[in-house]
Amino acid sequence: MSSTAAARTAIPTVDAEYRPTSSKGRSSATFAAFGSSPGGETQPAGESQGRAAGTALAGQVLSFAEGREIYAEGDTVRSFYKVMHGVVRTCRFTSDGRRQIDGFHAEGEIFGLETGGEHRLSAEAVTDCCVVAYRWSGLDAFDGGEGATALTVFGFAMTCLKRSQAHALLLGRRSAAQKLASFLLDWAGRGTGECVDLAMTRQDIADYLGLTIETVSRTMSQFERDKLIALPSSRHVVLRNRAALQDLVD
Amino acid sequence: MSSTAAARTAIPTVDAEYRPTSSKGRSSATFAAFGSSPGGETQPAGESQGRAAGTALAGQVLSFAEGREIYAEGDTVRSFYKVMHGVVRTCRFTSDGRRQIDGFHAEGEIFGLETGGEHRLSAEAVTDCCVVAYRWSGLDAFDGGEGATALTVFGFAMTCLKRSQAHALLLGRRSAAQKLASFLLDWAGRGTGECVDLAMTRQDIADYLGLTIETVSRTMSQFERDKLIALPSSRHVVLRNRAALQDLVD
DNA sequence: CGTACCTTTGATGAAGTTCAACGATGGTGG
DNA sequence: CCACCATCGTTGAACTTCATCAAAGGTACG
Repeated sequence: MSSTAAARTAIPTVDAEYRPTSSKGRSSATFAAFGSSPGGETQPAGESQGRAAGTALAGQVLSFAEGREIYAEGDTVRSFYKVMHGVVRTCRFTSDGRRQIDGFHAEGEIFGLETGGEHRLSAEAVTDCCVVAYRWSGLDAFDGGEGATALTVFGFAMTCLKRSQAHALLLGRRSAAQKLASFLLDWAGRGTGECVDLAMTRQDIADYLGLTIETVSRTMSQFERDKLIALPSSRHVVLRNRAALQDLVD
Repeated sequence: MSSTAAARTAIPTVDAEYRPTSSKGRSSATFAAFGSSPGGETQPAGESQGRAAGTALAGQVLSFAEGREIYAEGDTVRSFYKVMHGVVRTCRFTSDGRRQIDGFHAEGEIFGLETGGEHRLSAEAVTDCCVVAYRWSGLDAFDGGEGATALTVFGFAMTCLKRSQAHALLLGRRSAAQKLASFLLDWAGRGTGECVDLAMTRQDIADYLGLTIETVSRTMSQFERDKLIALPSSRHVVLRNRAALQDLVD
């Protein structure tokens, strides 16, 4: 982004192989505390994540200059990352050129934790920074019989995370029409065909999308006038022009 | 919420002990697919989560009538849940009485997956519904030596999820001043003392908070006029009245 | 048939965006 | 060293969108 930064470091630099204390003893202790009482983890995020250093996780240290891309939207997910120092942002770009930042990540924080093949966000260095990349392929974390349940629960967490991130991106600087279109398409996706049965009230929808009940109602009526949807009853929506709704969202 | 619903079922009903096929064979297969390529999970969320039924997870089936509370904000986290049928919402209430809905959860979806002792959200039945509660205390998922790394990575995911949910709640229907106050307090928390060194540009902040660069700048100036902060330089913020900023947020 | 809640619609106002211009800062090159 | 340039940040004025206030249909249920 800045020519200054480019002059300092052109390409991510591999600084070192990062393999901290791989003592099983400490790992077990960590495990026990976490596993027996998942509710017991009350320390701040930074410290919690800092515990990674106490496990068998090994990673590669990389440096990035300010403004450099760490990975791009659409890249294959090979690693997740921890910030050693500096600040990283994860973001997405909308078709109208706007940028939505999912989060800033400071020292000790994890980012890029995604499943599903491709990164749905890109990551960039806000300042010159140093990160550790932990490769998924090197992880034998979920091997062994007992790992199956852990894996399942981990999958749940990742799905919840994906949904939450999508929701946050939806709420940031999008019009009422975009929010509602996105909401309808989402629920159309859960059901079958073009009919959407809304289980919730307008108030629920409003509170979910960060709008008022009046705006939801007005926007819904506008969609109907524009022949994007039909409204046989207030809770029953028929998508008449899914493509147009999709265009609103992208 | 509706007296109708209350008449049908007053109190969550324990329907059954839910223990599906606990065949290790199928569990292992699930594990292998997931563990060897975390990026390989491309099926829709519903199906992915549906696989829970193939693991050793056991849970208790509960029924709730429309409008009933499944758990409240502040309750001790003892379980996480899967929707069998119906729709559930997870939400928070702000001090001014507004409600922010974190998400709707339909059949097959997981909710209430939290760590940290207390639920930060409450969960309510949008429709009459049926959920399975999986108790953390019964989980031996993270036992065994190999589980330590899994546990660590799981902890990362939960921390990311917590942050993402907080971000989504911040973006829904809050004023520019509230968003910015929350942002500054967050960064003040990461550093020490009352001085916040912002690593990012106004544009970055705007894209994170769902505002424009002009609004961020104007709000920052207003804070300075109101003696909430001092601005020795544009990237250097000194919190002069942390309590007042905190009041804005709550 | 009446009550309560949900939904829709209209009128008005405030908050934030957009467009535009100007000031500050830092790095570059003469 | 200073002038120049690019980027970042601030401020002002007009405009848009959405929230707020108010009131009137609809629907379900007792």
